Amino acid sequence: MPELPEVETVKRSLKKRVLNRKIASVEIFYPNLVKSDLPLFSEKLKDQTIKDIKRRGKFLIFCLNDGYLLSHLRMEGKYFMLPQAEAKMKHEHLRLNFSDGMSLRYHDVRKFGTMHYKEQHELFTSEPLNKLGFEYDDPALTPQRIYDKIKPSQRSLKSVLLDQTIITGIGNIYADEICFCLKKHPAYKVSKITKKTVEKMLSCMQATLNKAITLGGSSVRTYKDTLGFHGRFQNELNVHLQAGKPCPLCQSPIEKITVSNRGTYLCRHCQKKR
DNA sequence: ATAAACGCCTGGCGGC
DNA sequence: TGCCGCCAGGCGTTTA
Repeated sequence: MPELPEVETVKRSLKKRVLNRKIASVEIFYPNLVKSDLPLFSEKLKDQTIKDIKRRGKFLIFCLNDGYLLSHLRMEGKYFMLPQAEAKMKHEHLRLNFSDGMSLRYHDVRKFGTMHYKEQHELFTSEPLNKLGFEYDDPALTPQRIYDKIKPSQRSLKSVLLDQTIITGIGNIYADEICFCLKKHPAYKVSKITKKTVEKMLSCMQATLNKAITLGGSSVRTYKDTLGFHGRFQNELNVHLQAGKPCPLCQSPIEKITVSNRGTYLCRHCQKKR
C-alpha cells in the first residue's frame, strides 16, 4: 500500500516525466474514481499544463496553470507513462492524453483510489485536504502538541499513528515499524504516554520515513514498480510481514496479531504494553 | 464524543 | 486441476 514514502517516490518520478506537458484530453473509464463534479473534472483539466507536483500526506497534488488535480492511490493505485497508441491496460481507469502524443495512465486493480479537481481557493480548506494533520517533517510538529492531542484519549498507539488527522502519511507498514523502533506494543494505550516517549515517537517516525524515502519506499505485494520505480525499503523491514522470522534485536519470533482491525506485526519481547 | 464496524473492490492463496 | 471462501486494508460512512 503506498504510504508517504511511496507517494513521495512516485511524486519525484512523475515530476521527471510529466512536468510542463499539456493535457489535450481526459478519458475516464471508471467514473467512480472521480469524487468531485464529473463533467467539470474533464472540462477543467483540458488544455492545462502540469506546472508542478506536490505531496500532502498520501495525496499527490498536480499543480496546473489554474487549479489542482488531487490523486490518492489508496491500496494499489499506480501511474504509467505510455504512448497514446498503446492499448488500454486491464485496470486502467483514467488517462491524461498529452499534446505530444504521450499519455499518463492511472491503474488501480481494486478501484479504491480517488481523484478530485480543486480550485486554488478551496485546495486546503475543503475535503479532502482540510482534515489532514501535520506533515511528518513540519517544524510545527512538536512533542508538546502531539502529547496534548493524544494523551486524553483511550486509543492504542497504532490507531493514533494511523490517524491522518493527527500526523498524515503513515499507513500499516510504517505504523508497525515505528512501534518497533519505539519499543512499544502497537496496542499500548497512549493515555499512559509520557512527553519523553512522544519525543522518541516523533524521532522514530522521522527516522523511519526518511530512511524509507531515501530507499525509494517499499515494494510489497500491493505495491510494485511503476514508471520504473523499485523501492528497496522492504528489505529493511524489522517486523512488518516478518511473522515467524527472528526479531533483529532479540531473535524471538515476530508475531502477527490484530490491532485496530488491522494485521499487525510485532516482537512481543521487545515491544512492551507499558 | 469516541470508537468500532461496515462497504467499497479484486486477485491471490489456502483448503479440499 | 479447479472451485470456493477468505483475506488484504485506506478511509469515508454508518452504527453502537
